[in-house]
Amino acid sequence: MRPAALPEQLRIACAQCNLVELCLPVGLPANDLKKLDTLVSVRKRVKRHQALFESQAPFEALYAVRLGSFKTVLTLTDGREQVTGFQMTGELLGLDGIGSGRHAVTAIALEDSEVCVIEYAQLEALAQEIPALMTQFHKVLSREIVREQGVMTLLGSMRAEERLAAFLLNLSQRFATRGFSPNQFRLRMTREEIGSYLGLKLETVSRTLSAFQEAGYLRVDRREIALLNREGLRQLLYPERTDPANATAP
Amino acid sequence: MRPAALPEQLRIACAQCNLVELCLPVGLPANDLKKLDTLVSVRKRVKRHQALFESQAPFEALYAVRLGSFKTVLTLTDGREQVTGFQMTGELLGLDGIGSGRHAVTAIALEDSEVCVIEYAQLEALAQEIPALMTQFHKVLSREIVREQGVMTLLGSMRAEERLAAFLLNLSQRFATRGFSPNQFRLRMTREEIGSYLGLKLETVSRTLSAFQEAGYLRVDRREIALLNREGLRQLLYPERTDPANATAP
DNA sequence: GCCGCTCATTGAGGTGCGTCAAAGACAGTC
DNA sequence: GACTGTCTTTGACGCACCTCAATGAGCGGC
Repeated sequence: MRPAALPEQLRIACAQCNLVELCLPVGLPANDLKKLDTLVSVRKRVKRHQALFESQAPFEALYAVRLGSFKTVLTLTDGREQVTGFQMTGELLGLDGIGSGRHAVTAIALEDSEVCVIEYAQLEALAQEIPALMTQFHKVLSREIVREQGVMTLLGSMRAEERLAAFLLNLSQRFATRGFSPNQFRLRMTREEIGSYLGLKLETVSRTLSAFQEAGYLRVDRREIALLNREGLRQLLYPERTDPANATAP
Repeated sequence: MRPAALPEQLRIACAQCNLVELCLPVGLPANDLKKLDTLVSVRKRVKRHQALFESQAPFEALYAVRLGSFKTVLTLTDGREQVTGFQMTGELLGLDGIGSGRHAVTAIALEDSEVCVIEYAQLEALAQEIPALMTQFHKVLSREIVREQGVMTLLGSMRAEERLAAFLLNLSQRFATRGFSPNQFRLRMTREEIGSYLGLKLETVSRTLSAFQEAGYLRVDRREIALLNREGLRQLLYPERTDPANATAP
């Protein structure tokens, strides 16, 4: 992803990092904000395909994506992999390690990336000191829980078409939040990674994208996506319901 | 579930509730423990099939299951439902509401149940006061994230047999933790609810259970389950791997 | 006691997606 | 510029699970 095309408002709030989730809504006084800036002052670069942290490794820090993007992967004993999420600018990585002191997933950079290192011990200490930060952190954790519930629903009760439509609309919205066009963007991940995330095989992802293009919902050229009919995609997810009052008329 | 057959240790730590997750590992001094007891002093009864809270309702409190069990359900606009979890004694409900101030899921009692009401504002205040409580709460939230990642893996890359085996072994372990037999227990939920949780249809759940019985892994009589060969079930999940060193020999 | 309801089991047949296979397109490397 | 490896597309076929359907078992109500 190109360097911060963030709205002015966000850039001020997150001068040092792109830690949108933690900084933005807190509205801290200058003094506390300075402490927060210190908290996220350490940077780390991660090259494409390199691991930021590995599953089972001791948990010591959270990471805020400053530049670039990541995937988190859970690997089964027999080698099968499940992508549990994609993280882009301003999103947090490492929340899975808090509970057990070890990371549950492996985080891998999808492109050359840069993160802010947030020492967890420091975050805990600061959260103790700044109530608003603690509250905000709880919200971040809870939202991750809700996001995953959404994915569970996707995996458990949606068809391939619906899964992919939901995925594309979600990506679109996240790009928009970051000041990019919601209708034209470049996928950072392969078909296989998308498939793993959505519980599909790469061939099915490819075929479904082709079908969407066929239907005029979008244009797809390798990783480049242009959404032509977002409403159409939304209707796949939230189908027109015939009014039950009419349907049940005698 | 019958009243607390919890180990002595737990019963002391959680005299007022069965709030294992929050109380147990904290090891609080008597003074703080008293405050915690106050926090969870309000009870609420919920009858079978009744909702403890509904999706979209304002979020005000967490709930610790004191007696009985619940399911959490996410409903799509077209009526399809996804069960996102089952909660038994000592587990927390309502974490999904923190992020947005509204509940994301509906919680429904699987049997006549009783919960401790934990006013969230009070919890936040107390967490600010007692660092160990805050730390522990973060762990609880993180573990829920990791649990859901496990379910995502289940839904995304496992076959029906594996999903059900994982589910049964997980239940078994949770019963064991609570002082019940890990090999003999009664399901609190219907085949349909299990299926919804595992992304399967009720017929598939029923058939797979029958197949497990046929294979000698367990006996099943309505809701009653007797595990006869847990190792066998585990092998379904973690298959014997031929040593790659041997397999790749020239 | 009988009745009505919910829940579970089992079978037969259909299908959405996985599997296997082949070929093409691009990016990086020397 | 040719080469090599990674990624993508597309087709043909098969299977795991879904769908539809019928039967039966338990359980509360009157």
